[in-house]
Amino acid sequence: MITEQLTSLLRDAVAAAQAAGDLNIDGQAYDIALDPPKQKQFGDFASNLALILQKPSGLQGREVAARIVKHLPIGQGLIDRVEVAGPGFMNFYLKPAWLHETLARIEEQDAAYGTSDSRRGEKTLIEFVSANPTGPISVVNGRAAMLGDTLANLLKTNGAEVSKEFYINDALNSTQIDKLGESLATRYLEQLGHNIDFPEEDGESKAIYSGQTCKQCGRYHPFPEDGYPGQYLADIAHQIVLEVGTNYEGLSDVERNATFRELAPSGMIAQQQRDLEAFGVQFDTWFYESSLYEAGKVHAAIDEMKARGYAYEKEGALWLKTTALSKDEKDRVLVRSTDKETYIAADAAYHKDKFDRGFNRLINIWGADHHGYVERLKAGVAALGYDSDKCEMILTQMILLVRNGEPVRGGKRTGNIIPLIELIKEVGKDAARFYNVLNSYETTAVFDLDLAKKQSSDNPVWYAQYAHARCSAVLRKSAEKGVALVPAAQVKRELLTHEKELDLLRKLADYPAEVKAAADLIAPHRLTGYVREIGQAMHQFYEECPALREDVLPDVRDARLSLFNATRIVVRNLLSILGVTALEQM
RNA sequence: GCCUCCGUAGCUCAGAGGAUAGAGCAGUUGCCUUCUAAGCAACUGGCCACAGGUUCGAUUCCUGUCGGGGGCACCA
Repeated sequence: MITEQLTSLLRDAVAAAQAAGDLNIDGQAYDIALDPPKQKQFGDFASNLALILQKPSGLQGREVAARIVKHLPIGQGLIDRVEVAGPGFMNFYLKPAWLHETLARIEEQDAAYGTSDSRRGEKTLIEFVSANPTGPISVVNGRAAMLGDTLANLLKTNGAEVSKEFYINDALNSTQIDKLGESLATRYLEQLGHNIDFPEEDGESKAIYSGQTCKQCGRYHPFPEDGYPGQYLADIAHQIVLEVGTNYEGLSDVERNATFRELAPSGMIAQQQRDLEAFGVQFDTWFYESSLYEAGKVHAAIDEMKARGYAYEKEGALWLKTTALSKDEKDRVLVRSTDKETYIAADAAYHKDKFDRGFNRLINIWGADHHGYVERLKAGVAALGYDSDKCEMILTQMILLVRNGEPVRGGKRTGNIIPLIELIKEVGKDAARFYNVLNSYETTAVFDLDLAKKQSSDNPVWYAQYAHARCSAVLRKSAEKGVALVPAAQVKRELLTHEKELDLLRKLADYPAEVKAAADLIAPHRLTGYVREIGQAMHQFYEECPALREDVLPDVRDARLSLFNATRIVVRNLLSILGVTALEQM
């Protein structure tokens, strides 16, 4: 990459300056930063190296810069000129040839343009969403789903081996599953035409029943108090009716509830799976918590913690010394006085299992409400002898849902959640995905449902897709006119001298660095901003540099078409990381 | 009380310790007989919450204050 070449030239220049006695930095170690400056008047790349070396050299920044510049190979090869500016920035102006080379490289590498092997050897497991099997995937889960999926793509693009995993809490506290089963059983009866008595809330979270019996069978079917009243269970019940008809209608309430307690979680999981696929997210593994218990791994983990001296008995329970192993503020219960293990035991065993499967980097994406749990899990991992630094927790901040300017209150138990699938149906997969990665996960975002549903140009995903479609349109038009696309390697690239052409080329040249930065900083949202910048540069180029007009010389035309093609490739590659469709036409 | 994230334009948000703090939306105004106007151009809009500190340099890092979100279980 270009920055690597410049970095090495700079390093050589510093060494040469020292050897020549121009610069004495006293053996000080230094990093070389090279960035495209915000203002293009400051050149193609700028370095603050001289400012950093002020202190060790005892010289003013501008003086340091001048002495380094003296030893740079200016005029030969890459560098056209270097200007010392401000307090001592070195601004590099490169020969246009390097930009023109980029054009050929993009076309040659095609789908591989922007990939790197900087993360080769990493085996990463990203666990995300992991919603309890008691409700549908919600809009709030969507943010984690998008972050995890895009991050996986980014890491893969940089050469890592990545696996995506969904952890199913199917060994939940049994009353939750009981309620789920009862709720589903009642919905089943409702599907068969029975009258259900749904309680009303009186504002003090007290359920009030009307007591009406069923007109069909004369029995009384109350919807369970603290059940799951969401419409999604009715959908699953409908599905069950299609499969088994009235087979469960005649059972006693107790038998029926037991039957549906078995059916409910798998029905829920299947629905979650469908919704996530509609969102374009496919997991490599759906990992069942229960499988850990079945394989005896939870008990084995607890024994191991005991053997290592990190677990102790107190007040009839078994405690983990989380305070000794992490920054946790108090020790946590591992096994309750009732002999039932807590989730910490299961999760520690789960993460041991991840390591044992050969992964050397674990990333967990959780909602910010889990933040108090970070240190506990790290303690659990450490108590089993693993490096807890290899286990990273990413906490996505909440999304505040707003509808008609009013915050939408949610919660699985109320059934008032907004299912992700609803959003997908209304705005489409692409907009739903793009919206969810529009800003940093560290920010509590306001998600305006009305705006997201609006299919208009306010929607930023359209701008990105339009950029691709416009490039495609020009290329399509040229093909219709019988103009063949000349390979970029053969085109007269040096004819691309217009300011807008060079601006666009600079943007395209930044792409590999942007992809790497987005991966390194776990910041996929950078790509949504960056694709807008490419789009902007492309539209400006389009406005000012016609390719297919009669008065354009064939060589210029071919070079411009080549630039459209390169832009198309970069935008397509970027959208593919985001999992957003690159449209041929709007 | 403790932990954590946030506070940047009217609104939603970017800003990897650098030079004159940026986008989109909203508002005002131009540009389609011309490769897609889902576009482009111009204008308007800021004590980067506040106070200290570190630094050649702080919107960015540290401390504190104020304001907002989210957590602080033998629930997950």
